[in-house]
Amino acid sequence: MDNPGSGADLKLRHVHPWDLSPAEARALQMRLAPRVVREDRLGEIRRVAGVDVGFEEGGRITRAVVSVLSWPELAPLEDVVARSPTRFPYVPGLLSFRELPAVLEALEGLSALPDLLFCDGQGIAHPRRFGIAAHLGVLTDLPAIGVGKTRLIGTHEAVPEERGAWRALYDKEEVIGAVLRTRTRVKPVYVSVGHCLSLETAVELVLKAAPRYRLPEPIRRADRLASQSTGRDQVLHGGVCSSP
DNA sequence: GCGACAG
DNA sequence: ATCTTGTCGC
Repeated sequence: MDNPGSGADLKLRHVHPWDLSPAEARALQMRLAPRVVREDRLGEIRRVAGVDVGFEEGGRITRAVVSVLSWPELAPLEDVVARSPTRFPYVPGLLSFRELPAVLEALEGLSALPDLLFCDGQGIAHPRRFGIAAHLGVLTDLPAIGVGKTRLIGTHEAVPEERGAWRALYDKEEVIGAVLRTRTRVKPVYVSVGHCLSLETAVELVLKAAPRYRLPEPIRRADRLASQSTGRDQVLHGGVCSSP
């Protein structure tokens, strides 16, 4: 009947409505934020996934991509693309309500769920400690890490230029994330807890996932399939969905 | 009241 | 995110 013979049956802990007003969305974030687990509760990591979203038709269509890679080799294993009408506008602090519906669809298309998620965006480095990586982690109950290219909130000291150097990201006196240099002399990324891991572990995993470029390999691949496919030229092998 | 503001 | 070309640097 439903997903006959395949699919990564997501058992969403507590499904919730997506068509909300900004005020209702903020209230929901405050209610779910306490469910984020900020300590290490990871099992063996064998497959990791990068999650990213792009837009088509001037934003009317949301295109979510989940790319699964082996760990720690980082070899491509599976890609799933999901496209659906965009229902929520971009509102700083409410990004997950705009992008997660499509992301969940893509996740459901996987042959098997990954052991860890690398999300393009913040985890708890968010006004209400519930950025997109935290939201996705809580809904799927999968370990998740937020990796933002720019800052949403928080302050921090200057980060040394060497790869591996990082400084805590603060909101008042609270540490909400890390500003990490993944490449020497290259702009740092904003790492924060998404779910089921500590900040220290998140930093360690991001460094291992980004051995050569600024962003973790899983995110780079998902990003390429989500955006670069519409604007720039795309020269890959596989078909439309699921293929390395 | 005036800025800041993930993707 | 997206609209958009070439250009400077390692």
